[in-house]
This record gives sequence, C-alpha cells and structure tokens, in this order.
Amino acid sequence: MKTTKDSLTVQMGAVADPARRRILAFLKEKGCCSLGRKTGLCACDVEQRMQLSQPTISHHMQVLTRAGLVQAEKHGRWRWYRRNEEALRRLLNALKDSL
Amino acid sequence: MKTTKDSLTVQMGAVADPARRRILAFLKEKGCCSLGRKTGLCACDVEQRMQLSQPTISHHMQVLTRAGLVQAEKHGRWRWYRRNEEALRRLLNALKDSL
DNA sequence: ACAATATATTGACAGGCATCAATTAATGAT
DNA sequence: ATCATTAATTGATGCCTGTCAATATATTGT
Repeated sequence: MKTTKDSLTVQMGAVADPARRRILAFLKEKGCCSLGRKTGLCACDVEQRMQLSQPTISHHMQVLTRAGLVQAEKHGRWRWYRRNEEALRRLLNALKDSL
Repeated sequence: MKTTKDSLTVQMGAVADPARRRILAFLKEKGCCSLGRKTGLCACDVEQRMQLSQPTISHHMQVLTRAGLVQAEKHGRWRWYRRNEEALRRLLNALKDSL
C-alpha cells in the first residue's frame, strides 16, 4: 500500500532537513559560476560551502528541485540553481493555513 | 558522532508529518472531554478522528509536545492537549527568516 | 581522439521514524 | 479491593532518508 505524498508534505520534508535549509540560504548569494547573473549557484558553488560530498549535494538539489522550491537550468557543463521565490512564498502561506 | 538537532529542525520535523499537521488542525476544535474549556482535546478525542492506533497517537503527541508546539495538561484520567499558538507563530516567523 | 571538469547515478550502509500489538501505569468508579 | 478507562511504554517491523565511494554521463578544451 503505497501512499502518495501530497505536495505540501513533500515540500515540508524538503525544508525539514537543515542541510537543505542552508542550501536555500546559500542560493541567495551570488555564485562564482553565475557571472552576470544576479542570483543562482551551480552545484560546485554549493559543494564548496557545505561540508558534504558531491553526490550528497546532487541528491539534495534533486529533492529541492522535485519539491519545486528551486529551479535548475542547464548551462553547458554546469547546472545553475536558483530559488523559486514564488513557490517558497506559497509554501509559507500554505503552512500558515495548515498550522 | 551525535549531532544534536537545533530546535527549529525539531519543530520542522514535527510539522513535516501529515498526521501531526492534522492533529494540530483538530486541536483547534472543541473536544468531547474539554467540557467548559474553549480549546484543547484529550488523546482519545484525537484518536477518534484519526485512523491510528492509540500508541501511535501517544507517540505523535509526545513529538509535538517535545517540540513545544502543543502543551499538555494532566486532568484526572485524561490529558488535555492544546496548541501553543505562541510557539506556532514563532515557528512560522523563524521559517520565514530561514527560507 | 583524448583529457579534464561538472554533475548524475548506483549501490551500500546506518540511523531515524511511523506504525502496531502487547503490556504497564495511573486514575476513577463501584 | 476490584474493575474499567485513559494514556504511556516497550519491543518489533518495515520503510524512508542522508551520506559516501565508485562509477557513469555529459560537456568543453586541446
């Protein structure tokens, strides 16, 4: 019996992990690969700041992306991640209603 | 190497579970055991509304209480639980800052 | 074609967690 | 005292998740 998780639960699960909250905070900064961009980091940027292995970072980025809280954009060799401010705002509102 | 969880993470973990979010919603209602009280339910109230066993409910109430999101008050044979609105508000604000 | 870089995938492992049945503890009623 | 009721605890089980090493894939540069 597989119970499919509703999207709020998925997002909450994503944000419940402290490593992923740190990543979301990092994504506010300007990354070394971002060049002209105002926001967004590549995975290597994140890896540099966190003390976690590359596969672990990749996994966290996937969780955040699947939850819709960050958006990924492939750019050559890199993959740029940026916060989905809209989704984050909606999450906060949903949580406000749900709590 | 045991990493102690910070309180925000504990609270987020508590609220990430859909069953516990439902419980928090139920706690807004008036329970059968509450008699003259405006808010608060006993565990049997919660059990009636959720399709979960009594030990499971007990466990969830413990998680919510440890996280400081609900407050328990022993009253004879029953234990009344009520939402800690202050803590819930603070959690939302902390999350707003953290996200 | 080959080497280097950035990221994803796979497989494994440990720890945590949600859940239940069975039991225990606490309290109230008769 | 005994019994009924409410809730906590214990022990077990299976699932989910965070983490890493090793490997694979994709892309760029030479």
